[in-house]
Amino acid sequence: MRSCDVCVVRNRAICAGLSPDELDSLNRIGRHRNIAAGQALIWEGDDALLVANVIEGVLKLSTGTRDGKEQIVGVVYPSDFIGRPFGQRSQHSVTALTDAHLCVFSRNDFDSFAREHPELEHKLLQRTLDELDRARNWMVLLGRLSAAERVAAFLLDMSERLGNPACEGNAAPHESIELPFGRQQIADILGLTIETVSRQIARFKADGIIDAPSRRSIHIVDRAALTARAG
Amino acid sequence: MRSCDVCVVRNRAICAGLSPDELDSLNRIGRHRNIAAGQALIWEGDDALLVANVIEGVLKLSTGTRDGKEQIVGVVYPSDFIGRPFGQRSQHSVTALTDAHLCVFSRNDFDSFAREHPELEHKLLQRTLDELDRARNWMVLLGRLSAAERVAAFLLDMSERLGNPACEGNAAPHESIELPFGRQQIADILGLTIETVSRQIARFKADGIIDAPSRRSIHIVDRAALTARAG
DNA sequence: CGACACGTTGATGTTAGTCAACTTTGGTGG
DNA sequence: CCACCAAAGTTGACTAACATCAACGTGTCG
Repeated sequence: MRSCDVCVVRNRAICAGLSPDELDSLNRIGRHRNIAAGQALIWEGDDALLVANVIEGVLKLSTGTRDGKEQIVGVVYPSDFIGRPFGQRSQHSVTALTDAHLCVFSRNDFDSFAREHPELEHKLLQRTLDELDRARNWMVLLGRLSAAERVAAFLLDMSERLGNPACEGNAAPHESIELPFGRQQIADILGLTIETVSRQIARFKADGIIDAPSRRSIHIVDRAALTARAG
Repeated sequence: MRSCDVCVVRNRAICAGLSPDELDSLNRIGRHRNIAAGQALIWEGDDALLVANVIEGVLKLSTGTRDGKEQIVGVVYPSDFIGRPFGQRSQHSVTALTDAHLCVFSRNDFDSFAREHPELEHKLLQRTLDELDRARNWMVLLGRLSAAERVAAFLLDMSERLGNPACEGNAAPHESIELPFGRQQIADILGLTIETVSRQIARFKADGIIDAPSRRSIHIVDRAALTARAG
């Protein structure tokens, strides 16, 4: 088992700022786990038995409707936190979109540890507040934007998020993005159908705003125009 | 100025569980403030200068789109917390829907106080996690449900929330609800237009599922049927 | 090389939005 | 107390946007 000492995301994850002693105790209650693309870690409605830190890979948080549609309510990247501490039920499924490597804790163990380490709870609070802001901004997109606006906003959001990769302090948005999503998943994030997403991307491409050299790669040619179309 | 000692929401707000001494220090940095229905407390994009506890009244959190539409991203009731601690910007406006009474803190003062009182940060974390779950569930509604499903889900949600009034331990949902919203605000919560909301309510009424004796009151006649239509 | 999943494109249908007229409600002042 | 008015809500006719259904590429992996 790898220890926190060598953890690649340790400086950005909630464990940042813990003392060597504390890191050691945390290390004792956590275990590493690999999870293959497409595999679920937590199912909607499950008892919330575990929480985790993402070390590598991308995962989605999603909920299904009674009639079989799906909505992705969150996407999780390396150093992000997964799960519902201090709660009984998980409200959504967690599924790996790529092969992923996690640092997993039993929720009970983690809860106790967190309660004894205010610094960690503080980090978790900041993260949760950020996620809440993000979720609320996404509610505006889902409630009020047109299909074209949603796709444009999505591409811009991705260029920011994927442009901040792992350990680098690189905060600049990237013009070239390699999406960890297929079309169906983009549709599930944006509350659209796969066909509508496809058509909007085709349109932006035809208008010379973006280029889409392969299924999952996007190049932003005219960021200003894309921003203008993002509502 | 009223002190925390007599605060009606003190047992349910984040201040619950603080020692008399702590409550006293908190009281010293907070001040009470009344705010009239329709008045804004915080504007979208503002520097996050203050946070508050709701003592009485209902407020909305909302964001506008470039083209003038509005999406309500949260509704806040007595004992709920308002504002963005540990952050520079407020991502959405806060506006009173009814006359409201708040306990307001400067964000800086509150941040410092919170960092020194892990118990309070823990309460805030739990609340924020709950709000995040709620926001994510709402994303499913906005992304995937039909107009009829949204209105039905909204009415059920309201019957639960308003059925848990102030100090009473009353957890049962109420069949009679007095909405703190007009039709436009319901539309802004559900990502619909006022006409669509009106038509759906008329339909439920015609189908004998609900009764709407006055503009802002709803009586749920057939909860099972309403649930069935909520997706 | 072929099969299958993934993606694109086109034709058509449905839902909710838009525009406009009309009705109800609740508050105000005569 | 009632009449009137503005604001809020309702209803109908029409339209636009997106979903649905269906056929047709394309790239990836055995």
